[in-house]
Amino acid sequence: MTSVDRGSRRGPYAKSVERRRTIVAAAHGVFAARGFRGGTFQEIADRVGMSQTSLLHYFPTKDDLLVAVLNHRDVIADGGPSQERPPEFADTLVHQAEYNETVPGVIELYTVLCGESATDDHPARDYFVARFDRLREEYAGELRALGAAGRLRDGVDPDRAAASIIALWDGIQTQWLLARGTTDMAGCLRDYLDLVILPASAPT
Amino acid sequence: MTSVDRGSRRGPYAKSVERRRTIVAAAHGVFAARGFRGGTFQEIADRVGMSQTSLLHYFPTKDDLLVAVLNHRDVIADGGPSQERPPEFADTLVHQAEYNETVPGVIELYTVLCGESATDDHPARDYFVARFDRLREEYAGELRALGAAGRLRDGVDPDRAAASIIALWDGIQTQWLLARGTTDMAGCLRDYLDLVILPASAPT
DNA sequence: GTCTATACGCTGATAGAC
DNA sequence: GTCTATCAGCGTATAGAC
Repeated sequence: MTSVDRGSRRGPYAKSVERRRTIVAAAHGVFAARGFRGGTFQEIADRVGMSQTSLLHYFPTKDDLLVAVLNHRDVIADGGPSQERPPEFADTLVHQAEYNETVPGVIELYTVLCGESATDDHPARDYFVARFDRLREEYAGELRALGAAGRLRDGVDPDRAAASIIALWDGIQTQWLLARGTTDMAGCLRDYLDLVILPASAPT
Repeated sequence: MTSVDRGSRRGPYAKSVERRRTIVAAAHGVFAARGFRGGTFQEIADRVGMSQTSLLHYFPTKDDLLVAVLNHRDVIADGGPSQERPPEFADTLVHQAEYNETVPGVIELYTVLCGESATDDHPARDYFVARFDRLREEYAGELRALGAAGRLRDGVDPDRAAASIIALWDGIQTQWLLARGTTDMAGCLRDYLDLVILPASAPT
């Protein structure tokens, strides 16, 4: 973790770290294109330009590599375009969706692994279970806050709406992957949010 | 196709047909549990109780088997509980969603293969592309008809709403697979449809 | 139609030299 | 850290006997 480099020993740490980053990036692409089960060490090694066994030096098992890829994904995706807290919940989501469209590999990895994770004993299953739990809670909280401000449409249940936002988003990403020209991801998300959340200036 | 059996020759056709049905059912379960790439002839053969090579006699390639499984899925899923045309579009969808919940294996197969189909050169890709195209068109038509009857909420775009219905449905199925206890599939779908479609008795 | 046997390639992983 | 060499296992698919 700490790369203090006080004395003189402990040499080429930085290169190792950089190597790992390169490997993770290549693995991200391979898993997105083939899935986890379909992706191979060999193909990843080829992309990086090293041997398969050298790759195993950094990530002894395939599961280790998957964990690193998922963490990497969280950084470049959910981290996204370091927002300065645009106070509007809906705007944040739509901006995120628009940003995602500029990094298709992230969407591909997410969609492919998410579906695959529903299979028996999949190593990414816990990741997606935890992610959905966290997002549902987070979105439901935001919606409840909006509801307290009288900005939630009558009859909308915050918990079900939270799950629906995530579902709609994930589902529209899948359609986008299979028909990029004719699918408006951010538009669909925006439409739904406009149905659920009322504008700030109450016209009643 | 036609099993007329006029003379006396052409013997054990029925058994063959029955065999194929058994194989397809087993393959359905295996592909749902492992995905297409993860599923193997051996495991399918084990479930049926025959050798792997005998199975290859009926389905020479894995792709052949996948096609049969997808066709089978369409019969037991979209065919569903032979409806007598409940005239309401929304009711039809919600009933379908409720029925699906009673056949979890169908949802699992659909979700897993749908995600997997976004990978490179996946044999089910064309199937899902065509399916989404067909459903989007069908739902958009229904929504336009409702719009003509003044039953579409102001500002709702039929095409985007059609895509959103499919997306929401697919996405909520994924969440349901990963958290069956806490996900109300039909409820989320109904909530959305109630937002988009106005009740028949116009109160304005 | 069903089997045993097997070809053939690819997979994740190990051992050990440099 | 990186490599060559190699392992054991599994995958689809084929050949041929019964």
